Amino acid sequence: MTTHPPFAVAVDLAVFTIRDGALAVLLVERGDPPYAGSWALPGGFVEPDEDAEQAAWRELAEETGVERFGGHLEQLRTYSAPDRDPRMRVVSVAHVALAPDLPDPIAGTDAASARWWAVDDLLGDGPDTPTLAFDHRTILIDALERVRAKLEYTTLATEFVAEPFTLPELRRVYTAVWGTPPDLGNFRRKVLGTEGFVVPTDARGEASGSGGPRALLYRRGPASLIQPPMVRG
Amino acid sequence: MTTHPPFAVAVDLAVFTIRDGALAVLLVERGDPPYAGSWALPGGFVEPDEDAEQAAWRELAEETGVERFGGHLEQLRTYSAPDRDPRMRVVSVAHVALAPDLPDPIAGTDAASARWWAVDDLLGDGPDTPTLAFDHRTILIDALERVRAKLEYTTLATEFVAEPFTLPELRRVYTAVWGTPPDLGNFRRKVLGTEGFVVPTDARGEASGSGGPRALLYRRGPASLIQPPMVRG
DNA sequence: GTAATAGTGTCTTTAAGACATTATGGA
DNA sequence: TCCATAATGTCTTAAAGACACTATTAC
Repeated sequence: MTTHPPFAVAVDLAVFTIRDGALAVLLVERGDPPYAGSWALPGGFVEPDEDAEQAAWRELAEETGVERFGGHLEQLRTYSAPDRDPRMRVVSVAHVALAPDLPDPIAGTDAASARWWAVDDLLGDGPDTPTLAFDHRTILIDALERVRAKLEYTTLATEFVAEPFTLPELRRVYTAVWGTPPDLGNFRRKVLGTEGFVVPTDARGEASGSGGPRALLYRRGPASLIQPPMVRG
Repeated sequence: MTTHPPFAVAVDLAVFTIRDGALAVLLVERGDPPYAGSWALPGGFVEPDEDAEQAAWRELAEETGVERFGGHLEQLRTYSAPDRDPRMRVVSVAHVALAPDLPDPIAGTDAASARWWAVDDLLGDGPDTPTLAFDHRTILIDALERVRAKLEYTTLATEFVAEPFTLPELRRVYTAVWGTPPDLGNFRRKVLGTEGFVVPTDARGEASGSGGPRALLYRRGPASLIQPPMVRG
């Protein structure tokens, strides 16, 4: 006879943005055991009347304090090691979200505090590198690889910038996520040559701090795939 | 206060193989309600001491009757709509498996019977098209798209053939999965030009039924990615 | 002016598309 | 010998890589 032992089902979120030219992820500091004082990905339990994606959207609004979150959210994968939570059997459906630079987050009810962390400061192995709670380091690594891969063959990079945006801004997204700047001319050729990636406006942005021409402003186009893909340097 | 209502956690499997030159998937006929008499993806509940992947491997062995399953298995995504199972709240972590042509399956304990179905016979909309149980049609469509996409940028096609294999056999895998044959010469150039995709042996296979030269035999190489990808016709 | 950044142009190289051609073996 | 199929070769086209160059604005 088949058994179906009870599990708790949670969602965890890797919310990425670009801060100061670097890829950053939202973490919350845990107030209660286990891992009290450690940093963790925001998340929470799935309620009886919602699916995992709805739970992820709800947690995203709660943790970031943003009512109408404009960005992108997708399921990453499910983490189900029997001992991943020492309290009980918890299966977590992890999600990835992308957002343009958001205001500093308001701590949610569960979290002692919440802040953006530069991804590079989390994945090093120095003494200052914080240890993430549960299996969240693994989730973060998987989420990062998902975002890096998706910038190659989708137009998701535009979810990291607020409209309207300039091509240099968009290029800085790729630079931050991939760790190396795509060639300027080839990047422009690819973005402008991919129909529906961006649509031009006739306005120009502010000149950057140290002078130079004012870049043309664009909005997101209807295309979601880049074909053939943009390749990582 | 946070609640964590109990869920059942299951795995479902989309097991693909190539039968008679067509992509086929393993289905089981349900013996008990709900959906008694309908066809469903094989699957079962995750046990307290295993993670979802282990549960998937276990179910795969049980349902196919194959002890040492040689193929590939990976997580697809998690399906969690509150009403996806009318009996209770079940969250399913779906997996995709690829196998070389297997013997006809032995029915597992839960299934009245099990057989391979040509995918084309399941996804049409004719009167003979069976209705799949639960949300398994959605899972199957997602799984199929995963397999189609992965043949582009990974060497997974070799998981559909038994070693040693010929390049025409491998090409028939692409033909079956993509629905259209890749150009013969270009396909050979790509496979042989991708280091580590296949490694040659000095043996040749049987001549095909209607005569012709005997094709060289190959084994799987160490490479797992094809870069740049092979593109779908 | 100079420095910094936005934007354009071009030559080279890589790899795919679209074939034609040759080779092998059974009926 | 004829047919089917394995294998190779080649010309064309698409797109990326690697630059050099021009244009605009703050200081």
